[in-house]
Amino acid sequence: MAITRTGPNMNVIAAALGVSAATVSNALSGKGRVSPELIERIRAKAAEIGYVPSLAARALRTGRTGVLGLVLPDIANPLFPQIAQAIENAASAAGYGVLIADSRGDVAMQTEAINRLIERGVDGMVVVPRRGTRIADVGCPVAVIDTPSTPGNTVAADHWDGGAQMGRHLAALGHRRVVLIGTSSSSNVQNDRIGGLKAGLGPEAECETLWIEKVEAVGGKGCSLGLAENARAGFTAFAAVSDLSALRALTELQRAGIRVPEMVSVTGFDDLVWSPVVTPALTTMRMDMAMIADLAIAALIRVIEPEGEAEEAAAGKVASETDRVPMQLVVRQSTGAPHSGGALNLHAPTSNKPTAGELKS
Amino acid sequence: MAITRTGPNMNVIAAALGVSAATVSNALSGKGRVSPELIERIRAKAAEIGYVPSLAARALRTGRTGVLGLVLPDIANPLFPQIAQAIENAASAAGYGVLIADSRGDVAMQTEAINRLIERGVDGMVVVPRRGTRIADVGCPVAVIDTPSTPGNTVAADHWDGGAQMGRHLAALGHRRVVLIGTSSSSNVQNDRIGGLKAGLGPEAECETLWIEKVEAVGGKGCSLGLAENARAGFTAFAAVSDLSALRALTELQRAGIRVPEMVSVTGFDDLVWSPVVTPALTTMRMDMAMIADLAIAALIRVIEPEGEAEEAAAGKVASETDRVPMQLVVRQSTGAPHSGGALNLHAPTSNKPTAGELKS
DNA sequence: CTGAAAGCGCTTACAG
DNA sequence: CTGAAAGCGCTTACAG
Repeated sequence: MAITRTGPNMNVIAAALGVSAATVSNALSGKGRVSPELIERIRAKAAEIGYVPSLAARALRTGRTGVLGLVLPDIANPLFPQIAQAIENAASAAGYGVLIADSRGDVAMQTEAINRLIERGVDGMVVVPRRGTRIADVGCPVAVIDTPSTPGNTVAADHWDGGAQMGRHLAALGHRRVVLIGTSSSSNVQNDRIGGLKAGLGPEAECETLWIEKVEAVGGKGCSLGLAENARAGFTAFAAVSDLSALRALTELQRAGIRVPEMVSVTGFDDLVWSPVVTPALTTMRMDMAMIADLAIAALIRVIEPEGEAEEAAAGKVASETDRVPMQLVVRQSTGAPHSGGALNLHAPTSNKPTAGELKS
Repeated sequence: MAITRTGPNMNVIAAALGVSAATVSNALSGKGRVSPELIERIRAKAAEIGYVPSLAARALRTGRTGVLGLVLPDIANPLFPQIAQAIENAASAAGYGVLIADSRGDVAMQTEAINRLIERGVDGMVVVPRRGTRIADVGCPVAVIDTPSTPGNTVAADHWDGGAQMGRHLAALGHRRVVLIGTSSSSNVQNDRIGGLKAGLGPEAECETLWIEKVEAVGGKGCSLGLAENARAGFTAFAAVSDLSALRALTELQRAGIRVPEMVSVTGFDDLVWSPVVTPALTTMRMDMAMIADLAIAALIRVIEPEGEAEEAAAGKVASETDRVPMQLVVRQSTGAPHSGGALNLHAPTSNKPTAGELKS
């Protein structure tokens, strides 16, 4: 039985022009030594008949599929869109497709997902590992995006420095007593951000770290974080280590009648889609996902595509040292000087507009 | 030059056992007529040497890649994680991989993305079309997820009915004057939701529809929506057609000192991750993404995998009639009876806890 | 500059 | 129940 292909193959071009398939291949790939006029004629014919190369055949022949895998700890993570978009972009710019795999937050499924990708013959993969996971040797190039403090990492935002920038921003506004809010104390990323925050706030600042998972272990999921009490006790800023937590803090405070930023400041991390949309808009730290993705893909390609050097040596290892991509402070309305506007000043948050100079780094 | 494969191929199994490659293939695929004992020995040997079939070779031979494409209007869309996760799940349960493609909100890029997927030889694709786009015949099976009122749609949540459910919920609480909030008046999905909302609220309700894009065209991006004025004018509920808009409404109202739900109610759509996390938690409508994904994938597979019937007739068309998947009302703290708690009742929102009976379908 | 030939790893009629 | 053979569409040394 003849397998029906959707389009014509190389042979019809070759036949139509009275040349060999090898020449067509060489002409189309550009690397062959074919006369310019012939290349032109072949190109034209290919375009004319709507030739589309068979990636499957090429893959079988070359051993490379032109597909990269993206494995994520949990697709439901709100940060996922940014990552996926950046990776998809960088990959397709480099001529690669992206196959997604979801770990659903489970370590066993992460391994399974990685295996599925390997069976599908990906040329390499970028993995955002689940907390605490070490990616074993999988026999194909892997780029890990986590945090520079994770061993085996390839590229990541400099979370610690991001925390430090935010800490300095708050310190400069005059905040000395701040509540640091994270969700999980076992997260490297979150710990790095909190470490940076403390450093940026300086030794004279009084910091209290609140892990939501611990509060909820006692109070139940979705319970009050007791932030209003903190505010009344004199804390003037709430620095969350993710926008999600910042949003929770912001709405909890607002609901308790505490005005942001007039009475207390709130900051987040990651600049999720809705961060500029809430009132007051959230001051946050943004990762340069495009750059992170570019570096990850570049690292992968460096080992996938042989350049004449000894690429075998690096197989499975994609970079020896982690690239740290700086984060960018985005100052919006949710931060101001402590008690700047007063509790009753309802309609004049004008003093908190970000100035051009504040949007730095 | 010999192409180095990572693992052993069929021939090494065949050689080790003194049988032919054809028999190995038949044994492993299960469809062949091979003796049970031989099948067992072949299976065992395959496992022993860690045989992994070459999908590229299989694809070349059968003309099917076992990969589906997922094309989205914009990966940055906050709903994307839900969709991607559901599709990835349904697809991998059916033995398919998922290749992602991002349109970045652009019609031209949507076409380009679709073409890239076709070049990669996907067996079919599910597309969430950009507003107003009709997916042309692409020569491969396509399942469209949009809204039942979109021509050519395959499967979708019943957005209109979702709106109606929400409208009835608000009407039952006693709301008669409600502001309907959407972002874009050219969105089929949003218009369906708004239509349902109006129907559910009933003819005696006074509705005012506010399109954010129009307000921003005048006031600038991120400007005030003037919701506090609406509240003071006597509107008691704000029904947004997405959680993102609901969040904007909620925080704008809170910031203006208007208490939710004591003074006004706010509702959203889609049940995004942060919806249960804000204070007060958002009442919203949830789509059954798992079911939508299952139906989309099933429709695709029905035409991809021939079952002996005339499948040619359906090529390119995946379903004749749209499957409507019901939405589910999720009642949380952001809705209550109009002015139930009074403006000054700060710490007793207990009357607004959802009861079991309210969480209906 | 161009072509003939081999082969990537699989599956599928077909013959035995 | 099992095997020999052909072929999916491409690329790559190699020879001319």
